[in-house]
Amino acid sequence: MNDTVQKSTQVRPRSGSSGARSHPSVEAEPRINDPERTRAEILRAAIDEFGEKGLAGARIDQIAAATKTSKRMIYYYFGSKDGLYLAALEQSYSQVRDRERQLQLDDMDPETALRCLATVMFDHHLDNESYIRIVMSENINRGRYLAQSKIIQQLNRPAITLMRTLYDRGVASGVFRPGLDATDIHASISALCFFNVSNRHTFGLIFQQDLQSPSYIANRRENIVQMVLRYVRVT
Amino acid sequence: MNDTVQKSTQVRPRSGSSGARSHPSVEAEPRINDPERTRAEILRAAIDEFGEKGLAGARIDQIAAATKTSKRMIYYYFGSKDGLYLAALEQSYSQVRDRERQLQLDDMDPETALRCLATVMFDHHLDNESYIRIVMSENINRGRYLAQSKIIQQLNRPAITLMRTLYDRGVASGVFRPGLDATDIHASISALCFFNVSNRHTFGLIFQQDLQSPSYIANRRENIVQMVLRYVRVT
DNA sequence: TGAATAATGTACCAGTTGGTTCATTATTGA
DNA sequence: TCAATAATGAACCAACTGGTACATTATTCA
Repeated sequence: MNDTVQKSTQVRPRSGSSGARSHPSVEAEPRINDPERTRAEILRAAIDEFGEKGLAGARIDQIAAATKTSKRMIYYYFGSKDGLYLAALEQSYSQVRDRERQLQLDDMDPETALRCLATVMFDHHLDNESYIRIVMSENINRGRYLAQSKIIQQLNRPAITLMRTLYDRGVASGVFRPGLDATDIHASISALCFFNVSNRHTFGLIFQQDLQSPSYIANRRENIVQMVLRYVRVT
Repeated sequence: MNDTVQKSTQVRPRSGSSGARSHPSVEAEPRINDPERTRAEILRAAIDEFGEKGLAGARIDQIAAATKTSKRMIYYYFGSKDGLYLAALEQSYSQVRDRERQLQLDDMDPETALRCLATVMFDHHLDNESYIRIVMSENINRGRYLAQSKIIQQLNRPAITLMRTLYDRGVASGVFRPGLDATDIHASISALCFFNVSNRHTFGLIFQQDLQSPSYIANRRENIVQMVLRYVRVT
């Protein structure tokens, strides 16, 4: 039936270095099944595309084109555009929280620790624009998809625990004023750091500043740290 | 009630080529041209739809359906989906700044004025979700459309002027510490107020709070005010 | 080894949607 | 008054896009 069949490839390419699969232009190498890698690659491309365009603007064909596999595989592994979007969303949160968990604040005195935490969160947001963008996009969706996630609360609880421990230590040692709420402090830091990236385009345009210049960033970071410290300090 | 009958519609020979569509000769009420109203109505519907779904997710047909006119009119007045989007964007900013300009802060002492300003901005953001959403959407677009606006800087300059005047007064009277930047203070207030609405869905979901409950709102508002005041105050 | 199953590629389709074409009616100004 | 122009409506279309049918190859395991 099909005489354009391409077989008899006895050329056995090693699967040694980084196995970059080339497209079967003339003579096809034997296919190597690697479901883990395929899945991961799709997810990575999806985070980029959804972050770039949002759920509605993202194109499945585009995501497929950014991988070495095909659109077919996206539906094979994730079922639908929505399914892929939710997976990308969870993966985004997961990555960010992973890095956050590596902080070791318990050795520092509370004020230093808080300064450190705020600084890290600031830089963290700067370095994870695609996370920021996909979260924005999910808020455009009114959290419809995140609400379907079973793991999202688990994923984020440590962030609050961290803050509460730190804050309590500060209160105990008399440098932080009592009566504040850890989640609230976390919200404030998040807001300041998130906005700095999420709204950089409109804000920069309106007030004619380059929010990406090193000097602006350094300034803004220190101002945010000050704002947080002054908020919790006694006096 | 309808005596302005349509005059006898005689058969019109389709001029020239084929495929001429003719109107049914049923009697209709005479059309009333009202370009201003049509334009305004389209714009209002567009802000809703773009705010709800973002640029990519919004549907021209949907916008048309939400008006008394037709899709044809959208293209007649705004040329394209993009054109309509930009118009909606400008209109959104315009409405918000209009309301902001009505503040009279010069009569208050600086600290009271700043407290008042932050409070108003907080409530303001709460009350203008569709503005928030369309700004979010525009940041997803990386400010591509806002950059085409000629009027947007003019529109927003007063916000900074207001802040600078207020801050300078505070410094002069010794209650605010010197060396701060008015735009930066404005950025912080914006960030805190914006995030509170823009990210309410994801944040609420993750930390299992209802960011829309009156008690949360009252608390959050006061915390933000405190944060701002403590940031600028001397000591 | 050799079915059974998992993984993958190709071509295609049907519904949606931004945008247009053709035609008509209201309004205006000289 | 009456042509010129502005405003409007309805049907239509071509391209795009999420999703599939069908076919094929790799992998696993009894």
